[in-house]
Amino acid sequence: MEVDYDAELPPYLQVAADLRRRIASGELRPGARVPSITYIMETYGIARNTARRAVQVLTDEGLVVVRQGWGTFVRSDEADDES
Amino acid sequence: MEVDYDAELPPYLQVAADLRRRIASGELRPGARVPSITYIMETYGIARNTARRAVQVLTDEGLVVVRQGWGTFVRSDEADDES
DNA sequence: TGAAATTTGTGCGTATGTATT
DNA sequence: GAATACATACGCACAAATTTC
Repeated sequence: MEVDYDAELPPYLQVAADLRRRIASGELRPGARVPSITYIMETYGIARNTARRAVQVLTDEGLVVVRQGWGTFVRSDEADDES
Repeated sequence: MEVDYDAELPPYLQVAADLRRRIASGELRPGARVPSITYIMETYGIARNTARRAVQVLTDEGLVVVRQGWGTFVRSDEADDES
């Protein structure tokens, strides 16, 4: 998916929506690793900060859990701090 | 207040804490205008993005309400969309 | 009408720190 | 120690919304 800079929705929200869709569709299941910031910025063709903001949106929504130095994962309903 | 770059708490959280304290103390009452991003970055000696993040923290906490082109205000309990 | 000033919103690029593997 | 991944910060530029003149 490529971002549309002319769309009403800003790029970081477009990416967030795409990731949200991939989670809702089951492509990214609970516990699965979400594409890294670096991967996101490269594949969507956006800056690092923009990629981080997209992930931040999902974090705020509780859809994903971020662990520094490890990665970002689709949240599991059972527990939030499982290892 | 000046930020401490050697402290455990990152600058943007230090500023957020300071603003939160000013609200809790009554210095900034409900409906009052919160210092603008530009004012914050100048007085605290931090970058614009960092200042925005500090305000964003309070926004996420529901302590303040941001209106583009107008300003940021301490949230009133009565209503969220009053003019 | 509209231009200017103010303020928040979004984005780019870069650098360094911290945590995990 | 090396590689990977997230965390924080700086600086800059332009867009969008609001107010004021």
